[in-house]
Amino acid sequence: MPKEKATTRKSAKTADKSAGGKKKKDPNMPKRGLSAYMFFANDQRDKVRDDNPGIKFGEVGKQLGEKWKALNEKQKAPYEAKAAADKKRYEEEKAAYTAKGADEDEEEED
DNA sequence: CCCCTGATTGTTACT
DNA sequence: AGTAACAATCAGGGG
Repeated sequence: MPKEKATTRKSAKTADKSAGGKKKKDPNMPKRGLSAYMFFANDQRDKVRDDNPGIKFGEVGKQLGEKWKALNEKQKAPYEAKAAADKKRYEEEKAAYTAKGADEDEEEED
């Protein structure tokens, strides 16, 4: 199993060990679909802020985090469902990307 | 064939 | 505009 690390993917990236940056970002790389957490945050963000009026983002994020884990599979179900729906969206982009985006030129009708 | 790592998404608030 | 913890998730490369 992967070692859960406080990876700040951005800037500091998750490189603390010999990771070796390979992976190349393709030109038409479709942005992955959102995660269940994204949808969860979208719904709870308002609730959490209402429960913790005036709290900063840091608190909200942590609250959301532990609450998210507190949810049962059925609670996450609707969020995962949306995530899956978005993922499907991504699949389409990815398919198109892997299909021709490989070298095909992008023609944008202006 | 299997594991891991990097990259990406969205929230809000601050700088 | 970018970054900060929070969690998820995928795709590809390397062993």
